Amino acid sequence: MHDVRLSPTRRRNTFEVGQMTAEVKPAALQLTERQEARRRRILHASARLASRGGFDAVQMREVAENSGVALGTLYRYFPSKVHLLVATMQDQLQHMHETLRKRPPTEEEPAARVAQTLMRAFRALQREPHLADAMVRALTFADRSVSPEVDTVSRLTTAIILDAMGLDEAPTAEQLSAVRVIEHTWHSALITWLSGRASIAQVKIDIETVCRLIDLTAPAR
Amino acid sequence: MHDVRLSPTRRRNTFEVGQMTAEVKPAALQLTERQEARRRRILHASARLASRGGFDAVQMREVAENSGVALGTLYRYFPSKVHLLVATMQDQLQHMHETLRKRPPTEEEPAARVAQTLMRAFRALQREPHLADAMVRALTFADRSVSPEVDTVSRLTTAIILDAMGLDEAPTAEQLSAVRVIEHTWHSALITWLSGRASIAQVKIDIETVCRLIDLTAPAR
DNA sequence: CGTTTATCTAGAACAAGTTTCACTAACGCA
DNA sequence: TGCGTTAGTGAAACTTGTTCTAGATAAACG
Repeated sequence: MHDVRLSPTRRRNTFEVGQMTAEVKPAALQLTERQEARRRRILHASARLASRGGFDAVQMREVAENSGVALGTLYRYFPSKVHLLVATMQDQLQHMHETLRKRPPTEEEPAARVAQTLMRAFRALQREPHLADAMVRALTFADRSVSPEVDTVSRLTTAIILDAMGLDEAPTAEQLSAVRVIEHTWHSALITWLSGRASIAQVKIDIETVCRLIDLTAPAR
Repeated sequence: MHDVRLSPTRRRNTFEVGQMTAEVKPAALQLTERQEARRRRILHASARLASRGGFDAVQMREVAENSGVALGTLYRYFPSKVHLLVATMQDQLQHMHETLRKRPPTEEEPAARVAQTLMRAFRALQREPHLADAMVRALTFADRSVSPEVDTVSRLTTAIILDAMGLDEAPTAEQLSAVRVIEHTWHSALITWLSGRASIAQVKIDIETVCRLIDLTAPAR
């Protein structure tokens, strides 16, 4: 009777305040094996379609069909197309994080290390521009109903950057702000590249420029 | 026989390369008085609806109706909802630029001046959060077909920032990159605020953080 | 096991962006 | 001024995201 969703949030942009959803979401509410498999099939289909033709090519009916699941079921797992694509991004980011972890940046200085890491990530995205397009567009188009998921993506990105910095101690508030700014720049630069308004060279320069903030916010020693 | 649009571009995301649209677009191909009036009515209706309920509330049929124009005509003026909203943003930005020009920042240092200006702009947007939502979402969601228009918005923003800096001479390449990064941060921070993932205080800090790049890239004197 | 309840499926229905068409009004110009 | 061309109108059609419903399956649980 309850119509509880597998995925935690609702849709539609409203500007209500607060709401403080204090439910103690168990991170990934227990799924049966078949359900986990379904979820993976869906994400896989989503990524595959996205790789082909970007955001527009990820059509919910197609995703459902390609992953052998009814449309209603797809919506039970991911309550909107944006949710689906953001989840896809989460998935991809996790991979990337692992990959990057295996080959940590070679540079010495934190700023250079971060720039190097981001450019590496950037080159990875270049290999699947359509997929990148779909994910990033979904990410920035996401409204409040997707906040928790977008936040997860943001935390993952932050983790990647902090990893790259290779700090000895916990980051200061200032450094965290610098990291946020780097993240902003990263997303936005990606978008300008994806929409053909900036060259790769320009993205590189912007990344390097923003990474200078890291030196600037390094605690005095 | 020709079905030339009033607004210069087509829709739909394709990933064709280059294309270098070298057409010498006459900036705003001559419109008759009635046409100019229609255009204004449309933009006005768009902004009004956006102020009410953000991106979702701007429905093409409604815009058409509210501006006393047939749906097909609306599409002749603005080939998609995103085009319409980006044009709306252009319009609003122009106002803002003029307003800001009238009261230039009071701070001394370029970095502080820019931060002050952006926070002023930010407070203006706060007064119409729904409108801001609609415009910014459209802007970042825009695909290649909207590039020229998005570019115009970007140039306007750049102009505002450069104005705020109050330079004596032309900006260096380094400074331009810093400005681009500031712009990235500005958009992205706006989005995180609009989707409720960052507080106003946080946006302020991030803006101030990124503005430090201005000092960093100031030419040695 | 049998029953109860939550999930899944198939497919129709709905909403809003976009396109199309047949027609009329306005414009530009010889 | 008359006429060919472009722009605008109204309404229907089409597309794709989203919702809903009824019935079939699978899970949970006594």
